[in-house]
Amino acid sequence: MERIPPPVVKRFSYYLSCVDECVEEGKDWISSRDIAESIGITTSTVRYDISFLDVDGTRNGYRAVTLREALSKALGLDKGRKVVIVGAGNLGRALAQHEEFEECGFHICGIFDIDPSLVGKKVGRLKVRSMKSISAFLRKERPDIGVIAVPAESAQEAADILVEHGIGGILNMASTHIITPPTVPVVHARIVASMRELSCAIRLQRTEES
Amino acid sequence: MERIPPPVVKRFSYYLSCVDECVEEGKDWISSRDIAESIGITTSTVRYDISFLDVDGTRNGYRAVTLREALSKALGLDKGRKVVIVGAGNLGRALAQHEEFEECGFHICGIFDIDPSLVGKKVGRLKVRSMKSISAFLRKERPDIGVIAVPAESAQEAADILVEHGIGGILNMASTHIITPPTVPVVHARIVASMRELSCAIRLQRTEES
DNA sequence: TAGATTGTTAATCGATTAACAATC
DNA sequence: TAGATTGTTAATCGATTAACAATC
Repeated sequence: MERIPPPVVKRFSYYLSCVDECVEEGKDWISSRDIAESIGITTSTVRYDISFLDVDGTRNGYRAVTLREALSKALGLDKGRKVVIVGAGNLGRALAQHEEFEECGFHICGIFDIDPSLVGKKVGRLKVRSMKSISAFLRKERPDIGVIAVPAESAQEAADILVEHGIGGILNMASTHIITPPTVPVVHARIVASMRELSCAIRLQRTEES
Repeated sequence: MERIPPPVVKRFSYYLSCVDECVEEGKDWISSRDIAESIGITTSTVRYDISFLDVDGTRNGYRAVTLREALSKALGLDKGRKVVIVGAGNLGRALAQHEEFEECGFHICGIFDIDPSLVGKKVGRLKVRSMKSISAFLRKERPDIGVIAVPAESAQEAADILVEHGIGGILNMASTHIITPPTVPVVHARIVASMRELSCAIRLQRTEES
């Protein structure tokens, strides 16, 4: 399959959510216009993006289930993904219980923490495990994705352990930058950065108003 | 102040984290190279970005405290930001207790939920308030940013209430797209989308390997 | 001074979009 | 058929970067 430009991959994810909704509503067909309007982009962009998929449109638009399947496959979601969470603090526990993950095919298979007082605690259907046991766990379970939800100062260390045991990719919820070999993709969630972006936009908005 | 391109604003946030660290370490000077290496971009980009600020570099680079102040001001963080959280589920409660927010100047002033069984519960130093009281609260406290941490199906409704009471901007943690007037900026956190991006990157990586 | 770093711009690169022929 | 929508490409737009003179 052809290399897909990063911005297209990002949008695929939004398209998938949009198409999912349409399928649930029982719509058989979905047009570039439907998608474009629901995410606020142009129909050109939608058609350009979909041209990366092996999908044929008709005068009615695209067949919803076909498009959903193609998007899902392009995103590597056709066989489900196993996820492990490192860090059982507030954020780690919240993510472990985030129902949307399961709904979207991300199966959380374990949550770990270094703090002995958290080990053994129930988090949803899981129990917090000790970091001492993570190596054996990773070797056995071979999760695809590791979510880092530890304090900034331990984030790189957590990433190193995951990489060492062949993790496929990392979602970094910590605010620090982490480094991995080029074969291990990382996505930085950057919640604080999002808040700062907002703050900047608000500032500009308010200086414009006055 | 000149309009700053969105990708530059994003990077400003990373620069600020990086410069913050340097200041804490007691470094007086920081060069475009220091910043570039720590986030993995080119020195050209860093210098181009900094040219949007009112900061002068020297042969030693930039004075760390000056740069920090300029970045902070550009991001509208110079006077702190009041934040309200809508939704006291797992994610909302985790965010309310996320210490990093306070450290970065985001002051959480209230958390709300519609579920009576959650109202009154302690979340860190706050108590969950009823959605019935949010209007009065917003009128009185006038927070800058609203964080939406409710289920997807209620996200738009929550946004509407915030907008109606003059919120400055919205961080949407729900997975659905929300619509606001052009004067109210929204940043979508899109955690599921991040996981899907990773999934796609992993798929490409693995097809390359084999 | 010599050396390091900035500030700036032209060139490059990549993403988005308008436009319209092709299609069903 | 007539009408709606796709698929495609050339044009546009915007972001990144290399290069180097200016600076301290």
